[in-house]
Amino acid sequence: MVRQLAYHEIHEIFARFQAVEPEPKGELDHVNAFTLLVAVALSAQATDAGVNKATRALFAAVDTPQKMLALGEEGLTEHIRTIGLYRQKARNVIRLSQILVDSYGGEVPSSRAALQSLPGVGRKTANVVLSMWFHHPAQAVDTHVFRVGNRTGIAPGRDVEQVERAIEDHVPAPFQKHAHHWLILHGRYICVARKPKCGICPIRDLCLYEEKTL
DNA sequence: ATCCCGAGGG
DNA sequence: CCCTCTGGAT
Repeated sequence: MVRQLAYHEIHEIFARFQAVEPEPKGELDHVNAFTLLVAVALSAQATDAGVNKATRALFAAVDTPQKMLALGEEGLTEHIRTIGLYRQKARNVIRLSQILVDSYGGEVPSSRAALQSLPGVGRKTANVVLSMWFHHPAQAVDTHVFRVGNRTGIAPGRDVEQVERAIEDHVPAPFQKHAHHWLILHGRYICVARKPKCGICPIRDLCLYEEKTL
């Protein structure tokens, strides 16, 4: 496993991320907590661009669990057919909407346990909603964060929870809030999975990737 | 560990 | 063609 970078190195890395993008936002379109939850649930193994294309028309008409139930599973399936895993996702979103109406007054719950009890909502999706909407200090570790954390030495770990903890323990407090989005953006546009663009990487001199592979 | 699944990129 | 994309449930 890659070694853990030192505190001052990680501080410098995030200072550079901040200089490039001072207020990083998620790139999943949404208009409220419910549509955020649905968009994140739909984004599993899919690109944000693909999800946004499908939810643009959907969220214009459907922005509450009640309206989602009125649309129905078949109607929802038509909207999201272009997204991977669409059958399971349609079924989960309809079941989830029913639970929100039945048990949470049509609102999105703000506790991790309640969120993760919803069908199709696991640790990662719950963390995104908790941090993005409810401003809780939760670190969502997805494929990008996991890859970048391990490659660079910012947050190495064998599994998601180890990487989560490494971020909590080693990313300086002032950068915690936006760490998730900075790591996502870095992973999406520079530290890409297949062929990382080290030639244009702003943190190349601090990263452990080439040291490890060469 | 495996399944679910389509779109886009290389 | 093959791989990857802000995973979750079994």
